Amino acid sequence: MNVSDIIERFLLDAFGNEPTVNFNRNELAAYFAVAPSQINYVLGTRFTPERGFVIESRRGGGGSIKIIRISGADTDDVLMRYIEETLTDGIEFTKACQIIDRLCDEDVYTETEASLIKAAITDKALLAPTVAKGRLRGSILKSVLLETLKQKSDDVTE
Amino acid sequence: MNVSDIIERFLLDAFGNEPTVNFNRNELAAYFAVAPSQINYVLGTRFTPERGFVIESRRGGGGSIKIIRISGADTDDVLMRYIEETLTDGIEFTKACQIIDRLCDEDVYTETEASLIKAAITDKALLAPTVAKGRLRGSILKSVLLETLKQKSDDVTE
DNA sequence: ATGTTTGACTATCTTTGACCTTTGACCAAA
DNA sequence: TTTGGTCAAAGGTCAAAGATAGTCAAACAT
Repeated sequence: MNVSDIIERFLLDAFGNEPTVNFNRNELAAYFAVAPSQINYVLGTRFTPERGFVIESRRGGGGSIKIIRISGADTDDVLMRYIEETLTDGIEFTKACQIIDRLCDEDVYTETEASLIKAAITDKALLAPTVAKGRLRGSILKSVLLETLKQKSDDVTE
Repeated sequence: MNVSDIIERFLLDAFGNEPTVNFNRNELAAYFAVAPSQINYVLGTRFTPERGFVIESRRGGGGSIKIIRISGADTDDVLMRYIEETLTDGIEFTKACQIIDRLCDEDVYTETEASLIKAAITDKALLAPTVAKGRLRGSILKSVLLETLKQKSDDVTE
């Protein structure tokens, strides 16, 4: 078994029943006697959105890394599928609106939230060459959907 | 947790129900055993106009620093002013967050809405050359704030 | 081939210290 | 009593050093 797997196991154990794990990159790297960047490797290959995790971090003095586990209920699967789709090639405004409206129907978003998200991804707001807008919109929508997943499991903690 | 955060907490607690806090820079620095200029760092990064604070100070013998919490201002005016600002040159993610947090404090946004807006304008979500990100972010934020203004007027009308 | 491990380089946030400006107290000369 | 000088006691600024985390490509292992 390689070190990355061991670190993964260690972090998974560290969750216990909590929805998040906090740690210091350098400390953890020193504990396992590996390069600090290996921690990033473990996070990047094992604690991905696809596997149900979101990462937050802070640099500078007193910095730290937080792993948030996003729960795996039904609506979450739906969200995950949407995220996969938007990941690929970008998305048209109309299509994006359909996704948002759908989530609104499912009570994932309020009407206000839906309007705000749409406002953030209109063609007008996206100062970019036309060719790039689709991909940019996809990226923004993905970020928003991931945030939503995070909240659904993390709102108690913060 | 780092010292700047601790000092921030301390000062926030010091408000109590008063709208202002008064203190002596050197005394406060000595209390936390930090360089006096670190007090300025905390003020400059945490007690900003974006977060609804104004700083006043007096130099010379018996000098002091006063933090004033601005509240109850006409929210539409605040919104409009921010829109003008973001119009001009674009905006850093950190500053944008301060604005959003402020509006959250003023109950213009719920915490959920605030998080969603932030997610839409993180550096990560903004697939664009670094130089262009600030202006793109400004444009998106403007679009979102305008949508908010629109909703507020709709509410009154209906 | 593919996945792992490392280290050099980068980005960001914090902390400190050296140097600068402003103010009030005190005092002497007019 | 007024005027202006001197000085020490604040606070302000800014850039360097320190403390973290992120990225990426090369070396390594399987």
